[in-house]
Amino acid sequence: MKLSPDSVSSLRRNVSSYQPGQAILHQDKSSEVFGSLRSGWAIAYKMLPGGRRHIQGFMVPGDTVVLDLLHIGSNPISFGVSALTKATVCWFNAASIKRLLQGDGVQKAETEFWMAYYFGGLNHRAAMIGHTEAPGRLAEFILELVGRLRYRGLAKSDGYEFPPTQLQVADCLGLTPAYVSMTLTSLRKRGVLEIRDRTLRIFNEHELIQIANEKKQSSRNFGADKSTGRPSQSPK
Amino acid sequence: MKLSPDSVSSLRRNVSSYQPGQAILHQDKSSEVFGSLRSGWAIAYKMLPGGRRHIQGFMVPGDTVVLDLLHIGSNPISFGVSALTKATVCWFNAASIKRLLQGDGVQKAETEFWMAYYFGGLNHRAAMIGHTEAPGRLAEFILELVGRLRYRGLAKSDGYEFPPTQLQVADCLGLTPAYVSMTLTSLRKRGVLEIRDRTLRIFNEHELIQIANEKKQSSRNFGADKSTGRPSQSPK
DNA sequence: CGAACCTTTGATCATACTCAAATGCTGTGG
DNA sequence: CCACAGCATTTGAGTATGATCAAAGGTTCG
Repeated sequence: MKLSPDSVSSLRRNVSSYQPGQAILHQDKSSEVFGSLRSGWAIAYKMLPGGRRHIQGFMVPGDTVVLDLLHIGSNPISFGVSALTKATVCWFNAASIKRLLQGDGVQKAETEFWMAYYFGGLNHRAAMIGHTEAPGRLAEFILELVGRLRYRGLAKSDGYEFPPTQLQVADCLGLTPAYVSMTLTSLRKRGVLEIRDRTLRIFNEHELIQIANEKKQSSRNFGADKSTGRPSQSPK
Repeated sequence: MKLSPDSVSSLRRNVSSYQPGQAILHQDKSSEVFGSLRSGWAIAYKMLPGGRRHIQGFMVPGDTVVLDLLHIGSNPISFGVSALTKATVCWFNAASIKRLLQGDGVQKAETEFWMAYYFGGLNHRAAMIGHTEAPGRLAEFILELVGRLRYRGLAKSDGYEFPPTQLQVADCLGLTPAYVSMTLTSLRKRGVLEIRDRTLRIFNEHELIQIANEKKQSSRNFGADKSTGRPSQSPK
């Protein structure tokens, strides 16, 4: 979410730094503050009974840390957030942001867009995990991430920075690290993409999209195609 | 969501009826209205590229049809809603509900609770699909549904009404109908639960909870257990 | 320079899918 | 009321995707 300078200056805020692995927000606690990532990457994750970890998603500079917080009031959040790389977060007071959103400004439209994106993405992720096989999930994951990196202007000349480990990707997609490695190797051999030296390079985006849309053979068909509901354009 | 009578009377609203299978809201369109299910069941579903269908969840009488709508403004919704049984929906004007929520009334707390529940459930579903095996997903699904049915006061003397078909359950959990049948049969033989004559009966809830918490063997452990983040109590 | 972690690879195994056919249920028209 | 069509459920045999376990290289960092 971007905030225009004039409105931002009127908000109480402060910036904090985090080391890799450090907790930014704790699962099952409520929070009165609302933040956006200034620099670095973070992960939103959820601990499940039995010590399993599910990674909901990766946040890149510019992303909001907990969009949910704007609307769930004092209820505890269902996941935690921690720093993936060194990161800085700019914190705002949730109540004052909410007040700002009651008007009709740009902020309102922006927030509603990201809210819709966030919801849609959550839905989409759940759907893809259930309805596609490993290469499809991986392709889908990469495409969503890259879309966000592009929108944030974080494309490098030769690709994208990609700090997550394969273990983290595995925990995000519900796969084992070994299988993530195999799937990535296969994509590299097919000339689709490559992740090396913490850098992601896409060689054949068209094929990547094809792979993401491949259905599990198990899936029955229900009428005609529909779009994914994932907003692809930026908010105006 | 419940609305207290005094505030409700001041809202413009109308009630519509739907036949089984009829669309209530269309995927990828935006909506200005906000509804709650008066009677009958509905499903929220998402069409995926290739004609696959993902069912996000089942709505029971009392549930809000599109909680998202309150916060995503004029952006299109990422899923559709259609009637599972004969159903009636009470529609409100989204804008007027939002105005109501800017105060500090009971409605605000209720809505925030359900918002948190909705978010948490979405997260949880995505996590479970990736991190548990078929019996666990099924158990989790049943428990969440039954929790809602109980809260809505929809328990029957001998169990719960259960109109979904196994095909719909399969589309919700990312399984095939054949495998859902096998898993249900196995649960019935173990004396855990039974679905017969559109009625769900739970014989051993404790074991059902155990099954829901069984981790996939693949899952590595990360520190201690945490709760699921799924709110189990009703809003005060 | 060593320790800890991450990635890769290989052999084996099981969960869940495929395809197919049989059975049961429901509603509709003769 | 019965026959039938159309779904939904069940069962079985075979298969494959992705998991397990293990061990060997690579990185990174103190």
